[in-house]
Amino acid sequence: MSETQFKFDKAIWKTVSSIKRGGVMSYGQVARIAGYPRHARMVSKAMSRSAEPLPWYRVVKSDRTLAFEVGSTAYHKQKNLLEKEGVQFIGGKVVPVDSDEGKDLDELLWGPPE
DNA sequence: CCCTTGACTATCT
DNA sequence: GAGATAGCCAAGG
Repeated sequence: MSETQFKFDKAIWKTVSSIKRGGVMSYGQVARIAGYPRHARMVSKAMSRSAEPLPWYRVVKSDRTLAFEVGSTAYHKQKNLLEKEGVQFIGGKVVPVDSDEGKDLDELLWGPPE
């Protein structure tokens, strides 16, 4: 494994680990904060390569939907882990815990706007 | 070196 | 607002 790649991985891991419990971050955001703009696609690889357990499930797509195919095993696994941390799912999109307080009660009761 | 792939993103129809 | 299109960039065949 090259030196530059190790540096990249480390930066990604550090950034992912910094995501607060109950919060989420997009791939592009993680890449940017780690110091590697436009490397969104590489973030997934870096996480897969991680030896240490990482809160990979706190990383979602830019539109706040999960990156996996809906209905897939991985999709449900990630959804479970997030919900266990208090993250809600509305209309297939995640809603971080700190965001639901400002949310309209209507939407929570009536469900997702289709 | 060319081509394909992918846990992505932004923009246009 | 969903689907198509075009960028993006490292890896691997």
